[in-house]
Amino acid sequence: MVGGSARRSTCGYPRGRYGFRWSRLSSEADDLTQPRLAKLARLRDLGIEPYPSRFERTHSAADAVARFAELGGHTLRLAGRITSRRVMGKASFCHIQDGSGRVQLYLRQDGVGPEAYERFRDLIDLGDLLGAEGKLFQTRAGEITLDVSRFDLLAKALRPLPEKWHGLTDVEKRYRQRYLDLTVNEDVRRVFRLRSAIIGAIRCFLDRRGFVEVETPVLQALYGGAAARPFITHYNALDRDFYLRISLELYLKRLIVGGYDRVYELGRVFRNEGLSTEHNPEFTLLETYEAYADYHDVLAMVEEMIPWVAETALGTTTIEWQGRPIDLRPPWHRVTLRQAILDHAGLDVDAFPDQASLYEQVASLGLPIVPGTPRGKIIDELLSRFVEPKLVEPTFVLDYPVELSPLAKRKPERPDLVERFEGFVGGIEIANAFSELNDPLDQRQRFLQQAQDRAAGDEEAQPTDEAFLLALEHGMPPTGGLGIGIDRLVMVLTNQPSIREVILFPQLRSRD
RNA sequence: GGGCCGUUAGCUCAGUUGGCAGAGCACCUGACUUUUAAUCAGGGUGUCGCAGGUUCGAGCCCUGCACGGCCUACCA
Repeated sequence: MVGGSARRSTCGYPRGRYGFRWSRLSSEADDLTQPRLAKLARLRDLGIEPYPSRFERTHSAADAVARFAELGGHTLRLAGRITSRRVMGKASFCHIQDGSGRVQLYLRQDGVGPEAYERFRDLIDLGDLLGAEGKLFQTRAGEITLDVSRFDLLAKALRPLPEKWHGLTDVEKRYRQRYLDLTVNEDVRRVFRLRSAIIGAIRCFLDRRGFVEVETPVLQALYGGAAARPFITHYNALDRDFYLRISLELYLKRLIVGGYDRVYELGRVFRNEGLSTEHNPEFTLLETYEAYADYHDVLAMVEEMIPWVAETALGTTTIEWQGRPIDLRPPWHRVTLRQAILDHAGLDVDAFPDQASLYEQVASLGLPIVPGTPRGKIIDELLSRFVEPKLVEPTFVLDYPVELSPLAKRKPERPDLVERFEGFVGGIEIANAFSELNDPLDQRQRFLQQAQDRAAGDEEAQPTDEAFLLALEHGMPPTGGLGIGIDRLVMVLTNQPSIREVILFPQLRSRD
C-alpha cells in the first residue's frame, strides 16, 4: 500500500506503521474504512498532513453562489465536506457543503496539475473535508461552480456518508448520530437553525422591553416551582444530595424582591418523568418576571411576543401546523377554564364545588378517574382530555383552581381561583403565567397544603422552601410571571410533531 | 406498566411454503476533460439485533431479552 519512497511524512510518523490505527477506531473497522485508512497512509507518505490546522476561506458556499454576478471570474477560497463526487477521467466534479449550503467544484488535470489531480481522484473520498481555491464560473448546465486551481485536504473521513438519494431515515440512528442527520438532511438543519433564530428573537424581544437576562442555580439543595419529580445527584464536597432544578421560578422571584423590575432566564430544567413525543427529561424553559404587573399584562405581552418572534424568525405570522394554517396575530381567543370545560365537556365545574360531587359527576360521564383524585386534578384532567386538543387556534385559558397553582395569587372575588392563564397553539400548551403570589403568609399556607398533598401520596407536590418564604417576607412587589416551554414552542412554530425533532440530542436509552 | 409494529451489506430496502443471503446507492478495478441520482464494463463486501428452542435444515416458526417507533396508561 505504501510506495518505495524513503521520504518521511511531515508529521513525523514513521512509515509503515499505520495498521496499528485499526485498533483505535471507535468500533470494528470494516471493508469500507480499510481503504480509507490506506489512503490516509498514502497521503502521509506523500508528505500531506490529512488533518491540518486551518484553511483561510474567503467566502461561504451560499455566498459564492448568491453573489455570482459580482464574484464571477474572481478567485475564491471555499471549504466544506464533499457530499457528491463525479470522476470523469481527467476531469471531476464534486459538491462541497459548508454551514451555509453547497457549491460545485470542477477539477481538471490541466487546472490543478497531474499530480494533484491524481491525488484527488485516488485519495480523496466522499465525506472528506476539502478546501479549494479557484475562479468562479458557470457550467454549460448553468450551475455556478469553482474552477479549482489548488485544493487542500482539511480532514480525512474514515467512514462513508449515508446514501445520497434516500439519505438517513432510521430514526434511532438519526438521533444517536445527529451529525450524520445534519449532514445529509437539509430539513433537519433548517429546523435547528430556526430553533436558534426563535430563541434569538425571544431574547431580542425581552431585551428591548428592558428585561435583564440572569442565571440562577441548576444544582439546588431544594427544588420547587413546578409539580414534578426531580433528578437527585450527590455533591461529594458537602456529602449531601442535591437536586437538578425543575423550574426557574423561586430564584427569579428572589431577584424581583432584590429590586430587579424585569428579569428572565432561558435555561435547562430537568424533570424525572417519562419520555414521549411531547416530553424530554431535560428541556429549555423561559421564565420572565415583571414587577408591578399582573397576569393581564403578561397575557398582552405573550400575545405580542409570539407573533413578533414568528415574524422575526420565520418571516411570517401564519404558521402551518399538521396541515392547517394558524394565524398567530392578536387578538387570541380568551376563555375561562370553567367556560372551556363547559364548551367541550358539557360540564359546569362550578356546579360541583366539592371533590365528591365533581368526582361523581365525572365518573358518571364515563371518564376513568381514580377515586380520591383531588378536585383540582379532576379539573386538570378535564382540561387535558376535552379542551386542550381543541385549542388549535391561539387561545388563552384563564382562571385556574387554587389547588393546582400553589405559587399564584388568588382572584379577589373568587379565592378558590387564581389569576392564571395558559396559552395554547395547535393543541399544545406553550405558555403558563400568573399574577405571582407575594403574600408570604398565604404562600406559607400553600406550602403547608402541598406538604399535606405529599403526605397523601402526591409525589409531585412541592417541598416548603423556607429561604424563598424569607425572601417574600421582605416584600415582593406585585409581579406578573410567565413560563414558556421553548421546545414545544419550537415544535409549533416549525411544524414538528415530536419534541425529539427540535432537540439535537434527545434522551434515548443508553446502548452499552 | 400494557398492546401493536420494527431491527437483513456503510445507507435505503426486498427476501416466496422452512431449502445456496438479494437489489439500488456507496465501495473496489478499468474507461472517460462541462458532470450533476454522471455514464459504460466488471466485482457482493453480511455476527440476518442478542440468547435459547423446534427442525434433517431457521432470515423465516416458538420463548426470553435489548433497542427503536406508534398507540395506550401513568405523569404536568
